[in-house]
Amino acid sequence: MLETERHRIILSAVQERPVVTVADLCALTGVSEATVRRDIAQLHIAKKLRRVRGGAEAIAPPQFVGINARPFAVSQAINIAEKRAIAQAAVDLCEDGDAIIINGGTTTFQMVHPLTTKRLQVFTNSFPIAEHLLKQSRNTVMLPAGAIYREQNIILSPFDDDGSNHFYARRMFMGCRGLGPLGLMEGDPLLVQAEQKLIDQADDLVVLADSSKFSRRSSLLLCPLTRIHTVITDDGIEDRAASMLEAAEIRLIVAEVAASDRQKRAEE
Amino acid sequence: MLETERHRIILSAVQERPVVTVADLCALTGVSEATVRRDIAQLHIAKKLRRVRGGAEAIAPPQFVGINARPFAVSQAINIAEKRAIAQAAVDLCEDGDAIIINGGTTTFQMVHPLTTKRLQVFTNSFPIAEHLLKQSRNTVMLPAGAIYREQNIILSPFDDDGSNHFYARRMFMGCRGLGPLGLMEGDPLLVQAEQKLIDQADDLVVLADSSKFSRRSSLLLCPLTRIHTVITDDGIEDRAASMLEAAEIRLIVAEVAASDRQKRAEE
DNA sequence: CGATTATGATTGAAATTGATTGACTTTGGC
DNA sequence: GCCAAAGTCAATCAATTTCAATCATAATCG
Repeated sequence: MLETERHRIILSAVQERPVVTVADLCALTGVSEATVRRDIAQLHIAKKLRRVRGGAEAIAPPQFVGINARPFAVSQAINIAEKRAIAQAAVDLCEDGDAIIINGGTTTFQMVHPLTTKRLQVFTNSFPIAEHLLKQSRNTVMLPAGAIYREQNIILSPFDDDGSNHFYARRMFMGCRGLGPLGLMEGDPLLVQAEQKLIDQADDLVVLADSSKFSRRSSLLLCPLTRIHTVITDDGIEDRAASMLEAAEIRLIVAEVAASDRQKRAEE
Repeated sequence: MLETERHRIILSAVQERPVVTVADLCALTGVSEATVRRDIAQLHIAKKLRRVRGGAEAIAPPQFVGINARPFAVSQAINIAEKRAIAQAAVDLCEDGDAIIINGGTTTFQMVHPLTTKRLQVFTNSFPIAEHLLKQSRNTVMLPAGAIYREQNIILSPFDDDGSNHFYARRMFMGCRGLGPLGLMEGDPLLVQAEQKLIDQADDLVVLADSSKFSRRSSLLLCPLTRIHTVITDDGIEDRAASMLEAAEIRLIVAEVAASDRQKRAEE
């Protein structure tokens, strides 16, 4: 990992939320605390961020859309370490030049940090993801037409023909509300609409689902398991859930949660 | 392998991704590290890329969007008082509930401030306008499909059928590069494309043009004067320009520049 | 053919990184 | 308010990586 890459990731993380801890940045960059501290000190001198005890904060208050919005913020906080590890594993699947689709959601949003060091074509219906990638990375960003829904933070057109169907990608990344034998469940009808629009624009459907998602159910079935190509989850997944995916011939990727974060989680 | 050949490969690699390591470039070019380093040093001096420890990166770091972006920022500063007054007059034409289209540009961007207190349906191809309205107002925000162009800060689809044609509005607001007898002139081909897409989606075309625009010309003609319904300008407009608009039966609104700002302008 | 230039290898210098240590700060309980 | 515990930080050092300088060889040019 080059120094400039780390700096990009750190700045990206600092923009996302009011403060980031040194441990957060270690997990995000994969380097030691000492290096993160040195980087923060450098960026502080360069006035790219403000150094505070325990971590760093953005130099300017202007925040991204939705991160401060209530519904986004609360689910943002839970299982953050797992989501980060899963998102990292998702980005690891991509190579520079790839065209991908990222569906809106708090898990998929975590992909923006590792994405800052990539150069992809990203099609997303998530306004915060688009905004972040636009400001913090050199990726090409493409959007569907539609109205921006504030609560869900997604762009959704009321029309079937909204131009998004011109964009095809190798992979589509999406989160979900729950993942069971019936298939992929979603909680919000609006999200179902948005996801169904995109789901046929990609060859492989990659689902990002932390291990808690396997025990959650919902009333809205988005698609059957057979449509899913890959599931990325954390190492808290139970054997039963793994067997279910295996039976459906779904590729399973288990992301390792960073040790520092794991400890933190165990203590809580 | 010729030197110029290597340089081409190196530059291309740097453009493709945010950073490349020396090892990457060795593999790509098949030459030794020493040569790659020498090449990077050369290109660094020639300002074709930036040399960083471990490799090289593109010379222009991720361009930031919005009012801080360079190309945006410079034109943002000039005639700011006039632009504000014009934008205010433009927003005064709107009533809560109206559906309007706002084309991207620095003059039209000034509309976001008076718009914060309104409740309109705003369709815009400008990412900064959408972002601002989303964060600072309760207006409904709608976007066309397409890629986000960083320099122009607009969203533009490469396809004719991009879903934006589902949105119709009473008025479309746009800026311009120049306004002459031939019609409305624009400076950037990309802007022409974006504007031509929208121009037929509204009944009335309202052009925001500060008085300096009447003496500017450009090579790209966007539409004839007859298509324009209203022009909003500042009180620096000359009689000759006003007569031209009158002859074309265009409604002319002259926005009063606030006294305090006028003074500021005089001082400069 | 000689001279100039480009290339690759070698080597020592310099910078970066991660771990360790001890000092300092904050937090929570009493 | 005081103390202990945990957390945070700066300084240091060793290991690694990266860089620059040098030199020998190969290629190019006049």
